[in-house]
Amino acid sequence: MSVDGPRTSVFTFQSAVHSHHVLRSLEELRQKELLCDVTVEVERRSFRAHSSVLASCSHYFYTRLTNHSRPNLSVSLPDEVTVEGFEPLLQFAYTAKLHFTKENILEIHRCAEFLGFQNLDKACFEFLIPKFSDGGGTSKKVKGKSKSQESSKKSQAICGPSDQNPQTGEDLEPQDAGTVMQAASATSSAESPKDCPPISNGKEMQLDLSPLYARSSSYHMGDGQEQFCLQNCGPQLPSSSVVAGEVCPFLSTSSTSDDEKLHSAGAGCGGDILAMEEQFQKELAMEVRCEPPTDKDLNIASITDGHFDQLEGSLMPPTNCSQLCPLNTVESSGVLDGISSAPDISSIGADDNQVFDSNKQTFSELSPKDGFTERSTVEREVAEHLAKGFWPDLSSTLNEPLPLDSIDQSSAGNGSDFHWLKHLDLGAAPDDCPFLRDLSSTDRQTSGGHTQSNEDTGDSSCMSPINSMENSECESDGDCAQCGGSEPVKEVDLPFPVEQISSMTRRAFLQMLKREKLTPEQLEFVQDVRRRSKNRVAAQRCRKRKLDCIYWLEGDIKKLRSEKEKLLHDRNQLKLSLEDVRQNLSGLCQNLCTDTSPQSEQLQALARYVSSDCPASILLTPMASPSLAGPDRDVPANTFLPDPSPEGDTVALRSPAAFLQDTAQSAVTDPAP
DNA sequence: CACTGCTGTCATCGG
DNA sequence: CCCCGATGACAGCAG
Repeated sequence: MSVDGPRTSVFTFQSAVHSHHVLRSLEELRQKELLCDVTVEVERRSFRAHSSVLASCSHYFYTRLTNHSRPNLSVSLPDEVTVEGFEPLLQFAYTAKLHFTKENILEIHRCAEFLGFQNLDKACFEFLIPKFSDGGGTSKKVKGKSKSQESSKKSQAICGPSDQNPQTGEDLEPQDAGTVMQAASATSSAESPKDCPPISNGKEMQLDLSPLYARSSSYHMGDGQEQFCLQNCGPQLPSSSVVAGEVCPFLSTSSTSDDEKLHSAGAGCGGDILAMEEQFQKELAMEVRCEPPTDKDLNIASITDGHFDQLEGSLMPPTNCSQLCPLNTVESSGVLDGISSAPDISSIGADDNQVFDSNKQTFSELSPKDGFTERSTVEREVAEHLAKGFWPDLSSTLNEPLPLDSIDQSSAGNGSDFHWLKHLDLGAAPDDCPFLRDLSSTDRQTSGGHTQSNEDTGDSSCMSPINSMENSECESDGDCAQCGGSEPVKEVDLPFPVEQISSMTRRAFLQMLKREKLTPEQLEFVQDVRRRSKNRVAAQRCRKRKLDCIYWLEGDIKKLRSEKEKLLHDRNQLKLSLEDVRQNLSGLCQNLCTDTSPQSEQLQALARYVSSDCPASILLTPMASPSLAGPDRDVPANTFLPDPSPEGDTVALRSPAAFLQDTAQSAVTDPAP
């Protein structure tokens, strides 16, 4: 989807899920053996696959398959490749997920090397295999290092030979088939070995190098100089290395499978191998301790030299939004540089962990000018508009005043640039967005008392941000007409989000009313809100129907008009041909009149006929009329006249030629007196 | 400042 | 009788 922006700005929508869907469809096709054009034989086992997929993932297949154009070719792999090693690789080719165990990792590695599997970087194996073979890790080393040291060492660990792979004595021997590794990496995983991220806590390890989530769903603005990335919930830094692994929770919610959800949650990873390694050890350590990771644990591995390693969702404390949130990446810090200082956001997790502290640090490393404070208002508006396209509910909140009345003035400038994002956070259907939902809940839990409404009510744990939103809307605009008579809005605090009121079914609504002991005032407010909300939606539907109706009616009008024109054209054509026929008949008649006796009544009738307006193609005439077909008349065998009916008054269709011939014959054989 | 389009709300009707 | 959706009418707002 591209729309022309003002001036030279070009906006491009890039789907975050398209490539994922494509790959998933390919996998489905493979499972159904549809459109498979190659059979790979490994150790007498056959695997059907798509040559294009294989060729795109494997250098070996590329060279072998691109030299053959015939369909349904069969590729027999040499003995070096085993089923044990090939099958996970094939799976990887179609799912971007590599399932492996301690037992088969070596075999997979060997086969991957032989087949030249791209995206499965050597370094990943260099990292993984030692983990399985002799355990150990580098966390202790790494932890003690500064960021810059980490960076330099990391590059060595990544790019250097395997003997440099730092290992410590820490026993990291994973439990046999006891670890699940779910990791996400950026697109750059294909090119960069440092995007091999890592998390484990289950039986089988799954290394997810999906490039599918890698590409941000983004609006590229201004001939590529600036990007507005919805996946980052906001514009990206033009200068930032856009880590494609960042996935917008908005768009990734379309994923359905657990794997995908995990992926979505963890896709904000621009992993690096050290952080990966470190995290790996933490995972194992946590397993040993049989306790959930502390926020500190999570955080240390999360931010490493400009990259962010995302833990598997299952490991996260459910309310720890920061772990879910791709906005915590350094790459997206520019997006939040203004927000980070806003109490509602920055306070997330501030009570009990250091996640945001760390982020603040990284945020501060980016000056506002690196962000998009210089973004033109036009571009912002377009961005907002595009965002609204994805999240229509947003529209209702975009123009509302900020719900936060205590925004740090020092960051007000930046914050204003993200006002729409704040609305996203707090006003626009948080349930639609896992991140926002968590943000909201976390916000409620951790920043209680920061918002005015919370201060007023003292019910911070229950007060919905949407409530406060609504309140602020009215508070900031006391004579707001839309609030109309519902002044109680100011006073009513509800133990549930107002948004729920209109979205829930009636039964659930009643149950909730029953469950929550509401005051009459609250009850009235809630019912009023629900009624208005429903009516609002109904009005929108109604108007849309109207517009659709108008649209279809216009289409019908166009169609009917063209039909009318066609019919008029046909009519004109018929008129012209009728004229031709008349002229021909007239000529014939003239000839007959000169050659025979013109006194015949039949000829006069013919002349009248020719000059009449009767349709030329047909003629209704009484058959076997004594005047036209006398009993003594000799009708030629090839006459157009049908056999005379015995009844004598049959009406039949006769062509003008038949009529003419008949009349002429009659005139010759039976001259008029 | 008038006009227009959009949107929310209210009143009403019918299922 | 109540609820709900549809719809006309009206008002406010923004461009």
